[in-house]
Amino acid sequence: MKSQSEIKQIISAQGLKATLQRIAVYEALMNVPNHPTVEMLMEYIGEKYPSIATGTVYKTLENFAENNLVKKLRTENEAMRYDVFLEKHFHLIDSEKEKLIDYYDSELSNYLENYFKQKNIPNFSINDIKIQIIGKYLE
Amino acid sequence: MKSQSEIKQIISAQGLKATLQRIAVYEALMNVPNHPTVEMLMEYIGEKYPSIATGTVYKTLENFAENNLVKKLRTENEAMRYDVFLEKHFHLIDSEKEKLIDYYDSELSNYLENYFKQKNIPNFSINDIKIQIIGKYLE
DNA sequence: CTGCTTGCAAATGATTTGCAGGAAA
DNA sequence: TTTCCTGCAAATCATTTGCAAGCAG
Repeated sequence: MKSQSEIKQIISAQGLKATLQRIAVYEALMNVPNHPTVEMLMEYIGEKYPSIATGTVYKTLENFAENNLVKKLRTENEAMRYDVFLEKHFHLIDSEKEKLIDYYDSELSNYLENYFKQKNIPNFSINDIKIQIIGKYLE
Repeated sequence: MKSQSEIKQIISAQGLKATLQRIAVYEALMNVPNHPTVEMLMEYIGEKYPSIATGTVYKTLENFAENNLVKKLRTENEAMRYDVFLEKHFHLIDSEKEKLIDYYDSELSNYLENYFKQKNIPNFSINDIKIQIIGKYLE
């Protein structure tokens, strides 16, 4: 994980003020597993910093997303989730069990990268490819 | 497109009662372009059937989704969207311009199908693969 | 200092729910 | 007839907003 001062740097590097609240949100993002929702983050943050407001956490996360510190992701039925681990990966989703699991597959990542390097989609320039593999998580 | 009686059959085939409301929703799904939201569907439906309630449309769409008559999809910032065209395809998304464009690519579909036929993901059985290609729509 | 941030509480907007009455099969 | 479906209106829940006060740079 990252130290407090590393987090400060990460935030400052984006031209954002490294406030207590932002550091707390970043910490929570790293420590709450499984692509937390705002609710999950608030639970974690509330233990250490009970005075940080929910609205602030929403604003902070929007802010982080705009500055590429987190990725937002959402499934069909749930609230928005946030992912602070930016290494390329995909997601396995079981809606029934409400599971959302990271799926790292560099072979597939590389294939797709090459595929779209060659195959040009008219009138569209690609920033990112999100893959959600929908199915059943077997106990 | 499909006739009224074809729609009736499609709905009945899932064991659902072919009510006026459901037919109207299915019609709207076929005729409102670009993966409509409930709001867009209501606009279309309201012209012909002003008495159909919004709640009914929500329930109908949930119902259709459970019975594989539509797919639900949602992007980061928007309301739920519904897709009644079930042929395999992916989506190009430009969040800034709020564009969501169908992307048909059978080469990619086939590759992925074979890829996951061989590559077994432990503890997970795949039903569907959703790909969202995020980027900028030019022009 | 000064402008970016925060806390708070109210507002919004999409979606869900409960229930009494209605209509397909 | 009987079960499934609908309309309505209220409720819920995630998220956004406005604004006065606070704090990082």
